[in-house]
Amino acid sequence: MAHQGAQQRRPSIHDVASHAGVSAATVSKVLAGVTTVRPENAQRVFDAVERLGYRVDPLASDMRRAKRRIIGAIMPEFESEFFGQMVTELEGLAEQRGYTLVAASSRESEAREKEILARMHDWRVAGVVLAPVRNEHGPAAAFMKANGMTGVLIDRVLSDDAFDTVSADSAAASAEVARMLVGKGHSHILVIGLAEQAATVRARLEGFRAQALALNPSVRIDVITAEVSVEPLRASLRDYFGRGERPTAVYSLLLKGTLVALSEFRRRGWHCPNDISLVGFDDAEWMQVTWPAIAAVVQPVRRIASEAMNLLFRRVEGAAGPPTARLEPCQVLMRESVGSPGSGPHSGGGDRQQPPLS
Amino acid sequence: MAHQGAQQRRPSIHDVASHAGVSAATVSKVLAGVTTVRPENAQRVFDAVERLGYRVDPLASDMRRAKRRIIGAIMPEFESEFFGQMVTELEGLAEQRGYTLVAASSRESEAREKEILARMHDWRVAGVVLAPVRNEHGPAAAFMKANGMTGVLIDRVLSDDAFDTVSADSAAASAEVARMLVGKGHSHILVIGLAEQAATVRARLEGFRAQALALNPSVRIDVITAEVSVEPLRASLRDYFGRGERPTAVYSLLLKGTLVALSEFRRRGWHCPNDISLVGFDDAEWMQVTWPAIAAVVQPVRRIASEAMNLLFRRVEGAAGPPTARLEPCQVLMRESVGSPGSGPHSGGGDRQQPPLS
DNA sequence: CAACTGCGAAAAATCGATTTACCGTTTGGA
DNA sequence: TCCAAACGGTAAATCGATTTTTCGCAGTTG
Repeated sequence: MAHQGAQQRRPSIHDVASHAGVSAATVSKVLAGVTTVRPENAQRVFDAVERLGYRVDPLASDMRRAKRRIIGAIMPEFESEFFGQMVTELEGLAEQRGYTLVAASSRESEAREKEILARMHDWRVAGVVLAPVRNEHGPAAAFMKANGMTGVLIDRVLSDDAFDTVSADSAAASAEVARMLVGKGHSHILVIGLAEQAATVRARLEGFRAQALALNPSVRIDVITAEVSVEPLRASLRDYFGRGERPTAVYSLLLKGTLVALSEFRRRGWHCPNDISLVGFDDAEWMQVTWPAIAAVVQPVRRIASEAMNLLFRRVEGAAGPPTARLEPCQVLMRESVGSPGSGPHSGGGDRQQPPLS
Repeated sequence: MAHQGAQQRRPSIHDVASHAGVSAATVSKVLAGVTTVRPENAQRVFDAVERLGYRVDPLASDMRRAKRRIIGAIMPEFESEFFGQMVTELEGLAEQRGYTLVAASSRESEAREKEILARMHDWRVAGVVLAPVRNEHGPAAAFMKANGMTGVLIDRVLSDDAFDTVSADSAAASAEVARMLVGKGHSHILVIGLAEQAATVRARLEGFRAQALALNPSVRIDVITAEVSVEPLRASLRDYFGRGERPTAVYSLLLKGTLVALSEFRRRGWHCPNDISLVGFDDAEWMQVTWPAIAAVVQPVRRIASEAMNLLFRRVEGAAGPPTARLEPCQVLMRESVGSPGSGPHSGGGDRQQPPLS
């Protein structure tokens, strides 16, 4: 803190008015760009603004309007690259339109999600971008509906009867993963996920299963899911492998699952892709620098963010009409963690792929 | 958007007042817990609040006070685990005190940092937690000083003559890394970093160098830094290895450097820890599930956050006195990426460590 | 019986903007 | 010549709270 009290009160619009010798209303008009002000008066206002270093107080300016120039963003967490990028994008887009983004983390709790939403309602935000913890049918969306709030649902949603939704096309991406794995000859595949996020996880699972079975009706697909946290998932996975199950590939429906799978592999001394292949939903920066690089589904963060903001502002500006449900295409990055079953030396040395020196 | 217009105007304090048959001032007092209100009137106010579902408008409530119950947080980015966790922590701590946290990303730009700060000043935030892009001497801190803002500087800072600072004890942690590496017998170590973040990077470098030389005066320490982005760092590193330099260990002073080092290792087909050892500043979730697990310095995020908030609110409440500079201790996690030089099979197979099955 | 003391509550001022209503002057057309 | 519209601007209302001031009514005191 600057302990020498440079705390001079900030100049208000009235200070500018008296310095310029006009009324506050005139100052307001000049700054709003109204043209029915005499040029000399406008100039004096600009001079006074300059001299005093005046800046509009956005909160005071918002007091009168029903919707303030604030957009709320509620994410399940901030720690992952995906939501971090999402917040960064949303912030920039809101800013471009002269709005401030207020982001909050629901910390994967539906109760907290609703509380945050209530607080944002108190703030009279113009709109909310909600990435629900679970899906579009949670208490938060119900609250928004009940209070006539404007909002867009993203990520863990499919479609809704009240709000526009934007999410990655999980089903299509999963189908592509299925094509890759089955195409490489995998016929026993384990899929892992967390079931709470019903909306997307189910889409991913079904998209994968349908495509895999279409390509090879005799493919065996095992599924392990846990309800809330990853630890039960880890336990189930450990138990599954402990029973002697040996799928040739694992498809993780979410980032945390990919981490769990990797740590279980290393616990057992299995190596990708020789002992088992791995593909995960959600990409991360580290996945391309590890040994092996991890194949992943990349979500179109920027497109989801910009599409969500477009839809949101359309509604903020009063657009009516039935809600739309958007699915943005993903990119599947094939990397070294995927191989053909039984092609590499099994559980032994010499497993490294040595890329040529440039 | 709920297209059936459930947009009923929210009840104001006057609605509550008229429903309760008292004045708005009385309602305000009751809700503020003033005791000089007749119990029966207080009860009628509570009833009206309940019936109408009234909640205070925090913005209107803040209008009269000079400092609003808002805390600003400015981070260089949101994409990394470190800053993601930091924002999550800060948000919770602000909330506990009845404040709203407004977070913004400077996107590693000092110009943007200052703009955001100006906007937060417009908002009349009570205080700011600033994680500067570079160090405590940037334009943002100067702006805060010039405008008498209350704030705390964190992370990439050492100490300041105007603001309290809180950061990880980079020097001590680096010294411990030096003890580990030199203790394992490494005598040619490469340190990589980005020089722009002068404050912490220099502390880390000097802490490391001093300790390493104290333990082994003949140790060779090479340093590669780049100015702004990681790509020049990657180029320099590539060039360095290309010249035939073969340190036995690399210490990266920041997370992005760790990624660059890893990707260069894999480009050349080198393997940790047999071909080269690696330690990085900043831990990440994935580092313990890769092969090998990456040794890292863990920053005490929670402690930094809570200490910063404590100091900040002390100043917000008017505490005077000279600024304090806090250093919070780090934890160094030794993992498989660090070995003794020349102990493993060099550049060959069989490099995996197989942990026993439980 | 007038003046004084308290108490509880209402009225009014305040915060910093925007917006509406209104008021003189010009200017224009009929 | 006279009324009306256009112009340029100001005072006041407004937004939703908090805080200060005032007020009315009891009950005491001199």
